[in-house]
Amino acid sequence: MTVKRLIKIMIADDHEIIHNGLEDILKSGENMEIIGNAFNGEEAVKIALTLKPDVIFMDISMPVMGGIEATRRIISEYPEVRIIALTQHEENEYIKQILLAGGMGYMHKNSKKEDFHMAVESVVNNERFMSHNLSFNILDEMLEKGSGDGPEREKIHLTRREIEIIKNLAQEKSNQEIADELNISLRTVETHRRNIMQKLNAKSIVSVLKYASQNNLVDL
Amino acid sequence: MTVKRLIKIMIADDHEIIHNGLEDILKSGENMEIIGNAFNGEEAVKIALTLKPDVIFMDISMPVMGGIEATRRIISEYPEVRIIALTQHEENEYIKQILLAGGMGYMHKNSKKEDFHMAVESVVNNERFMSHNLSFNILDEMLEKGSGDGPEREKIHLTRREIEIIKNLAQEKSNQEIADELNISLRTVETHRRNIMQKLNAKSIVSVLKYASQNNLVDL
DNA sequence: GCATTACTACGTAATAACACGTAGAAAAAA
DNA sequence: TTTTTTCTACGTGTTATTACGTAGTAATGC
Repeated sequence: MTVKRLIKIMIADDHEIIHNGLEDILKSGENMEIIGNAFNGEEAVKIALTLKPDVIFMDISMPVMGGIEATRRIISEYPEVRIIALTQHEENEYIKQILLAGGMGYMHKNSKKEDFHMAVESVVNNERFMSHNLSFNILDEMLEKGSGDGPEREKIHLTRREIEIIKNLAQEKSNQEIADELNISLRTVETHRRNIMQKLNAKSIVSVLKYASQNNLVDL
Repeated sequence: MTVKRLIKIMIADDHEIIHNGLEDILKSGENMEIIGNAFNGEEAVKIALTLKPDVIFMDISMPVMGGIEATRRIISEYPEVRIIALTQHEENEYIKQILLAGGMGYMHKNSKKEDFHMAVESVVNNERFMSHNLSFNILDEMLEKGSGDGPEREKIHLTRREIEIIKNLAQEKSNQEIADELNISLRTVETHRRNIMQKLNAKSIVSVLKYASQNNLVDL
């Protein structure tokens, strides 16, 4: 029973430094080995389906294809894999999405070595793993609303254009400046802005910015 | 002349994974050694002034005290140090600020190994180092305004009341609500707000919020 | 004591943002 | 093809913010 099988791990993140760091952390666990590294979502899908790792650490925001989409695709073809999302902040919305996409857990990048080890052990034992207590909130929320894993989820959805508007807002631009930038009318920008505020239930521009920074739309 | 002195490096970042990764990357450069690790700005100041590293990699957003403020404090007591900002994205505004605070350069966290080595070599040779071409814009902008590298840096000072106003602003309160909260006139709040905007050279509330979150006045 | 800074507050005016309704054209999904 | 979503845009009106000038009082520093 003590004949431990090596756990094959793959890392998907667009930061080399994360690969280095995580490899360092994981190889101190004796029964783990890194068998693959991907630097964007597309690569992640390809490598994952080829090398069939046991566990994947998956960054959420990557170029070409994001971690959520990559998770979806990998899970659909290779559902036995255990995917753990790697997050920078408490990107509540994203975490939910990656769990819905089939992820088994979520890890803060600022977690300690022991946490990473524990996370790997957990997911290979078919348990979900979430950094810190935030997990409860999320899971509770998910259980409350939809019935577990249902399809209906009244989550905030911003359109591409709306996100673009927010990004411009975060650059201290006025509505007029944004209109000029995007070559649309001032009134259109106002409309978008109004819709955004409504969707986010925002009292002022402030909560729009909060939302944006929490969801990594902008860097404050 | 080839008797290379070891370059003493310190890392300040709230992510353990970054410490691991960066250590890994840097120790592959033979003349570099990591002599200290800090996980927030306050710690960074303390450790830097104690261990006197040659180079510090400094994350911008850290708990307790941000990297910009930490840079300011370290430089003021130990100006010989070379501080390189570590950034996640292209946080233009922040980069400017950390350069103004006395930083010698700025590095993307997703830079390659060679870039990190080059960055260290550059700054110890008293050259500035910036990831990719973005550098030009920033430097040009800075040169236009201030005169290069002087020691006197008119740093922004906000009064207690002004900070209080900002904290309230960040809670999505209107001027009127803030006035009620603090039991002062609406006009007074307006005046404070105007002064804040002037001091921060802010075009809109957005950069006030940026400043506030950078300096850990508020949590966005 | 004197100078400086911080906090308070008003007046007047211009401008930007927000509220609410409406609606056509284009694109995407069913 | 039909339906739905997204993006576009106008009208009208209200409210909040910003701009600029001014200024008294209290606290702090020298």
